[in-house]
Amino acid sequence: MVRSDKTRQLIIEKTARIFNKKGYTGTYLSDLTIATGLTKGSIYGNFKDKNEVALEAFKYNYKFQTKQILNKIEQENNAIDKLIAFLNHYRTSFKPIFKNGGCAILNTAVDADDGNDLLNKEVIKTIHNWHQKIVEILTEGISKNEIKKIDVTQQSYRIIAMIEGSILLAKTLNIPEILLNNIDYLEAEILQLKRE
Amino acid sequence: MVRSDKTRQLIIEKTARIFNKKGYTGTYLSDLTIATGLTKGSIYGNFKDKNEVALEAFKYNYKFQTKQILNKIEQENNAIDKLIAFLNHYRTSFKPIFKNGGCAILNTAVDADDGNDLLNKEVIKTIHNWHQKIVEILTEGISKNEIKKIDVTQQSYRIIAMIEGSILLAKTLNIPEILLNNIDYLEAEILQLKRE
DNA sequence: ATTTTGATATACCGAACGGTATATCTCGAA
DNA sequence: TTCGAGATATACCGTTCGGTATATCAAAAT
Repeated sequence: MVRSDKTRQLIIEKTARIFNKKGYTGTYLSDLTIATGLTKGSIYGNFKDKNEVALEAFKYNYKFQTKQILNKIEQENNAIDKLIAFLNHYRTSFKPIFKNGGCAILNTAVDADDGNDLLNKEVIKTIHNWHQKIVEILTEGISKNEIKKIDVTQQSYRIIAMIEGSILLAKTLNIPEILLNNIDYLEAEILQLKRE
Repeated sequence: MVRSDKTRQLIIEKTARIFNKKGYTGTYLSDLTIATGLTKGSIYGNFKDKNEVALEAFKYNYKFQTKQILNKIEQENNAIDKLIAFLNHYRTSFKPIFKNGGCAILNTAVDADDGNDLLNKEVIKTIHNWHQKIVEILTEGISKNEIKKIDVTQQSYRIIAMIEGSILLAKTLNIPEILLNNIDYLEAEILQLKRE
């Protein structure tokens, strides 16, 4: 990794949490220089503008989560277990997620729905990918006769909506149990999809 | 209504949507003067600072929704119908809600979770009130033997989480059906609470 | 050891930020 | 109709914003 790439990566890693917590307009260049220990000159030597830093920071934030989730999912080999592995991720990882400012998708979706096109498109793409992944798992489960025939699109959106809404409530009210209880409920719902 | 109160009200009404869309730091005083047609002097004659305008704008936004919901609920006289009336509100009103920037509670919760204490406390209070209202309906329904005994706190949080998460997805992806389908699902869930 | 090249720091820019002291206006009371 | 008080507008403040041209520095190539 050449010097510039290392600096670029450092900037992304050190500022990702700030963008997630304070949003795009709420994060100032001064926040970036303080967090990185670099100067504006250096940051602008590695990025076109603030928007590009924000975009990469968002990608970093969700990839960090995605990697962990996909790892856990790949280790299972039937649809139900894959989905539960996915839920388990939130059971075990909600603390660091909350510490870093909450779910990046949730935060960025709300933050970027006015005018910030690049960021907004990236969020939409990310949600679609997430949804698609769950759809795949469910579809495969159906074709292998592991689970009942259901509307996989609706079911997938419902799972995501429940998780995001629960993260919002749990974090805002500082009651993690809201998230944990709702995940329990989702798990029960998923187990009921099992073909007898 | 004296002149000052009218101006104050005008400022709140004209800027509420902007704060909901762009957030606190994303909304500038210039936005406020343009939207109201007033000058900074006039705005600061009626409000202590930008934060006070944002706070009142948020109150206005959620009261606007709350009033309509409570009206519909009061017209029903059993728990199940009250809850369904509440769901129906979102079925019929999601379009204007989306047009105004989405759910004010969702937006402000995300926006104000860093440092903006006044706004954050108001959001928390509002969610608690909302939750409490659903708890009341469920509790009354149980005591009147209309519905089964359940954990009313958990059930209430789950309903709210599902609605908020669905609004987020439906608005971000521009797919209203996500909200409508998830409301259908919630309705079915509520009907299953009925005591046979 | 010297040069070259690419990365970082410095110093600056105009614009816009939130906020305020003061002047002007508007309108009801006298 | 005049006057006084309260509301709005004007003109300004210091600060910080995002961004950039240029200088300095570090490290690899010669």
